[in-house]
Amino acid sequence: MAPAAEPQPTSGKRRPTISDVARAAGVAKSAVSYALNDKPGVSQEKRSHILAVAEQLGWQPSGAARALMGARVGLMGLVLNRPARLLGLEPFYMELISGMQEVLGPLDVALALQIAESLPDEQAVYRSWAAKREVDAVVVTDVKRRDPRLALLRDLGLPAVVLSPPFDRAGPSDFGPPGHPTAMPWLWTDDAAGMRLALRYLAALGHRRIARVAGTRSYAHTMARTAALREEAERLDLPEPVICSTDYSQEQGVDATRSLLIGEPRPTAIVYDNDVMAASALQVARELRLSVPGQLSVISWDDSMIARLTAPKLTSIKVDVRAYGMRVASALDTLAAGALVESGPFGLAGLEVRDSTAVAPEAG
Amino acid sequence: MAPAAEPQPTSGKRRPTISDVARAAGVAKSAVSYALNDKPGVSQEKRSHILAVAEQLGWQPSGAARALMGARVGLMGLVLNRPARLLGLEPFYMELISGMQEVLGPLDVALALQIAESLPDEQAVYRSWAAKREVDAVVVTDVKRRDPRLALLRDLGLPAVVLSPPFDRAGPSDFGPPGHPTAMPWLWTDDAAGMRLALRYLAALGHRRIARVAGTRSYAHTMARTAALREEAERLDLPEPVICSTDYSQEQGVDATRSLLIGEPRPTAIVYDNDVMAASALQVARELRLSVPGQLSVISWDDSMIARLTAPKLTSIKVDVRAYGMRVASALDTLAAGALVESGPFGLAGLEVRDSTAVAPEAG
DNA sequence: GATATCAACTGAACCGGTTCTTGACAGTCT
DNA sequence: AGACTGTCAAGAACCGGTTCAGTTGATATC
Repeated sequence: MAPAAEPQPTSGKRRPTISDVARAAGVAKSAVSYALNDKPGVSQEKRSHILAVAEQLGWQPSGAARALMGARVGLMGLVLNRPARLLGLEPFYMELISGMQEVLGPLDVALALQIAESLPDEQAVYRSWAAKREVDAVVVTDVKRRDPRLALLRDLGLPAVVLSPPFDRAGPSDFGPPGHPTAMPWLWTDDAAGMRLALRYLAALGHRRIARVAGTRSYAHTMARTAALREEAERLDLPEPVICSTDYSQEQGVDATRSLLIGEPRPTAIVYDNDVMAASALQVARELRLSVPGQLSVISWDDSMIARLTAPKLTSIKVDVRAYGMRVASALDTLAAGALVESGPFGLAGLEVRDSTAVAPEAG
Repeated sequence: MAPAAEPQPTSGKRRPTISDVARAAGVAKSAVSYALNDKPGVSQEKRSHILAVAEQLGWQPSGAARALMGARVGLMGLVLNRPARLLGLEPFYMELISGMQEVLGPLDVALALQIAESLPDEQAVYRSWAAKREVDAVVVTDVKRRDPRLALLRDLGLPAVVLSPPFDRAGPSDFGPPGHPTAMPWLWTDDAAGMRLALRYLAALGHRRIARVAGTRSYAHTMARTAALREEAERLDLPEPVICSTDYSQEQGVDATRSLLIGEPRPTAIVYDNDVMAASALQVARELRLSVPGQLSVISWDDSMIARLTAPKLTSIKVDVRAYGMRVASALDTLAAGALVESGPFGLAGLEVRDSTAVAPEAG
C-alpha cells in the first residue's frame, strides 16, 4: 500500500524552502509567509491552498532565518558553575531541569546547558549568548551579594530568572522594587520557612544543642538559611547554633560532621544543607559509635532519593524541585515573549519525617 | 582612569554588524569577512587593521546569520527518554554531560537538552532539530533492537553518536561495517567485560548461586550484560543465573531483590545494573535479617557517589563516565565538522571492591 | 613593450525567511 | 462617469553574514 498524500520523506534531498512552496502553489513568497503565520493579506481560499501545498511538501521553518529577523530562538540558557565533580552528585539540578522541560517541551523550547569553571567563564558565556542571540533567556543560580552576573545580564539586555532569595528582607531591591514585574525576576524556594520548620521540630523533640553543616557561605540562599536559624534559635531560647560551612561535597560534609561530633559540647542534632552531606554524616556517626537517631538526630535538605537510600532513612526538608522548575520555565517563557514577571517566593517547604530524628538523649 | 581602547559596553545600543565594522575600517563587507575568518583575499596590513576595528567596536558574529549559510550551529543535541522521575536519581547522565562539557565548553559549543516522554516524541524532536538545523549532531542512548530512531536519523542526515554496544558481535552492522568510519558511530562502555569481571570475582570468593537485577530488558547494553553473564557462568561451570528485569527504579529494585531473596535456592550474591537499586537492596536485606556481606554479597554498576553513601559501602563495577563523555563529545565535534568517526568500545571496566562483598557463606 | 599572472579588494548575489511598498482590481459613493 | 474605498497579491528590501565574479594595479614573463 503506497502512502497517499503523506509528508514526503526527508531523505537525502534538500528540504523545501518557502520559495519552493511559493512556486508550487503559484504565489509569491510573501503570500506564503502570510499564510503560514496566520497574518492578514491573503484570501481564505489561497491560504488553505498554500497550507496544503506546504504540508504536502513537508515544509518546516528554518530557525536560522527566523532568528535572523529577531524572532525567538527556542532555547533557554542554564549555566552551572559548581565544580563538575559535584554536579553529578546533586539530584537537584536534574530534577530542576526535568521540571523545566515539563513546561518547555510542549512549547518546543530546548535547554542549552553549559558548565562553567569560574565566574568569569560564566560571564563570558552570557556575553557570547547575548551577542549571538543564541538563547531567549537564562537562569541564574547560586547568587552572591553584589553578584556581577546580574549587572552584566542587565547591561546585555538578556532576560533572566534569578533562582535565589533576595538579600534584603524588602525584596530584590537592586533590580526594581518587589511586587513589580521586571525583566529579571527573583524566584526562590522558601529557605527561611524550611529552616524554621526543622528547628521547631527538633526543639519540640527536646533538642537544645543544634548544629548545622551549611553549604557555600556566600550564596544568598545559604545566608537566608543561616539568618532564619539564628533568629529562630533566639526566639526558642536555644543556645547559639554552631555552623560549619562547606562546598556541599561529601568530603567536606564528613570533615565538618567529625569536627562537630568530637567538639564540646557535642550537638544532639545536626541540620545539613543537602542530602549528600547528611548521608555521609551517618558514616561518621557509625565511625564514632554514635547511634542515629538515639544519640544524634540528623535532618537533611532537598529530600531527594538519597534520603531514602540510607540507613536509617533521613528526615528531610522537602522541596518540590520539579514544580519549582515548572514555575521557573513559565517565567522564562513569559520573559522570552517580551513580558515581565513578578518576583516572589515559591511554595512552602515541608518536613518529611523519617528515621533519623528522635527525642533528644537528655530528654529521653 | 578611563578605560582606553577597551571593548565598548554593549549596554542598550544595537550591537555592531559586519557592515558597521566595514564602514569604520573603510573597506568592503567582504574584506571584513575574509579578515575575520582568516581567509586569503586581504593583505596582512588591512587584516590587522580590520581586526583591531572589530575588537574596538566589540563586534561578535551573529549565530543566526552564520547558521543561515549552513555553518555549524554550536549546539549538540541530547534527548533523554527515561521517565522524568528516574532522571534525577541517575548520576550517570549528569556525569556524562559534565564530561562532554569538558570538551565542548572550550570549543564554545553548548548542549541542547530535551526530555521526551516517549519514543515518538523523541523522534519528533529529531525531526524538528533536523528541519530547523538547530543542532550539529545528536547523542542517542538506550538503544533497542531495530531502533527506529537510527533509521530516522540516517534519513534526516543528522550525524549521531550512538551510546550502545552493537547487537551483533560483528559490530553495528546496520550502519556500516565495524572498523570503518561512519557518520553514525557506536561508542560503548564495555558492558560485557564489566560483567565478566564481577562474575569471576564472585566465583573466586566461592559464590555459586549468583543472581542479577537487570535494567530495561530491551536495551542493547542490558542484553550485552545478560549475554556476558550467561556465557561466563557457563564457562565457570556455575548454575544458570536468575535474572530479574526492572526499569532501574528504586521501587522495582526493591521488589526484585525481595523476590530473589525469598526464593529457593536463595542466591548468595546479586549483581545490580545500577547503584540506586543496589543501595535499596541493602534495605531489603536488613528487612529480611540477612547480613551484607556475611550472608549476601552485592555488586552494583556505575560506581557513582551512591556506592560510597551506603552502609556497607558497595563493591561496584566502575565506569569512568566523565572520560566516556569526553570521548563522546570529541566524536560529536568530529561529526559536526563533516568528518567520520570509527565505532568501538570505550576503555576498560574495573571493579571497585568495597564492603558489600565477601566469601560465600558455604565456603566461609 | 605587450601580455600573462597574481594578489588585493569591491560589488553583488545569496542563504530563508519577514515585512514594507506598490499596484491591480472590485465595489461603493457622489 | 469619476473619485474613493478596501482587499488581495506581487515585488523588493531587509536581517547579517559568506562567497562568487569581476576590477584594479603591480609584478613576472617572453
